[in-house]
Amino acid sequence: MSKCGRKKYIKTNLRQMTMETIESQQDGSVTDSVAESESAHMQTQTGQNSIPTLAQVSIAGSGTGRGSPAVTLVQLPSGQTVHVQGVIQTPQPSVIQSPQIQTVQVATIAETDESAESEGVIDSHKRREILSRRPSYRKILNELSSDVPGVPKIEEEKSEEEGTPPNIATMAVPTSIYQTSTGQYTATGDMPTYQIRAPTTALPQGVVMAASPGSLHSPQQLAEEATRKRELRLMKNREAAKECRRRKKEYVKCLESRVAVLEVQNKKLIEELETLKDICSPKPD
DNA sequence: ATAAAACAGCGTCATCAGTG
DNA sequence: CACTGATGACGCTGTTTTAT
Repeated sequence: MSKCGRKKYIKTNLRQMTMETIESQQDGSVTDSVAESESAHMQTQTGQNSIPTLAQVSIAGSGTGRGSPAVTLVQLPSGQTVHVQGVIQTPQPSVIQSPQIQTVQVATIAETDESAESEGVIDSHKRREILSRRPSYRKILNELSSDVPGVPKIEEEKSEEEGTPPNIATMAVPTSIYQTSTGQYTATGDMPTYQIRAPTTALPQGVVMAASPGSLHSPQQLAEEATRKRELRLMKNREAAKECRRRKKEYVKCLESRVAVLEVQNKKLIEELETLKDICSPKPD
């Protein structure tokens, strides 16, 4: 596989990797490499879930609110009930709820797609179905933030871009837009610094938004207008892509921290179970 | 030291979904 | 329905890590 091809493979499977992380979380056995790298300092305990049932354990709703430790009722074999303050918490809305749904969708579509592959025909529409997007990261995290206090909320506007007008179209960019020879630009400081690629007519001296189609007469003017619109669209999309990637990174970080939290919870639960086992098991005399 | 692999980030295009 | 923002995919470049 070529370098680019490999990278494409990785990128294309980013969502799938996230799904695997999600499914692992639901199993309670988190072994995702991302989680390992993120919480390598933690002691991950897996493979200890095959513990024989010695007593009936039920979670008594303490009614103390979300996230507070519940009281675990342990029904001993003798019929005696023991109240144990446990670490079991009320189920929290998961970071991965929406993607979970998406997982089902993808899996289902992938199944149906096999027939299409057998026919050897995958049109672009089906491809889009397969690659159906998840809800936006902003939506996912904002929904979470309304439920879970610990989840950071994605700001509508970037904090570091405070002071810069969000609407690029109305931004006065008479001489601030430059492009490199490769069409790239560099951002320094709060305001991006662009470098001119070539002396094109793309963005004239300032983005003049007042040019109505009716005022354009010559084909050259129309072409200039089209070019100007294109450059404006590209510039907006550039910024949108940056913002989207930033949100995506934030989303992934959120998932990773969630994994870390769940690992800690899992470890505590395992320890608690061991403690309960000690309590319940008959002591040899 | 250096070539190759891996990774990160960017710009662009195509497409979807929400909105007026 | 046109417009616009969001996002996946792709190709590319630069940087870092790894193997020799």
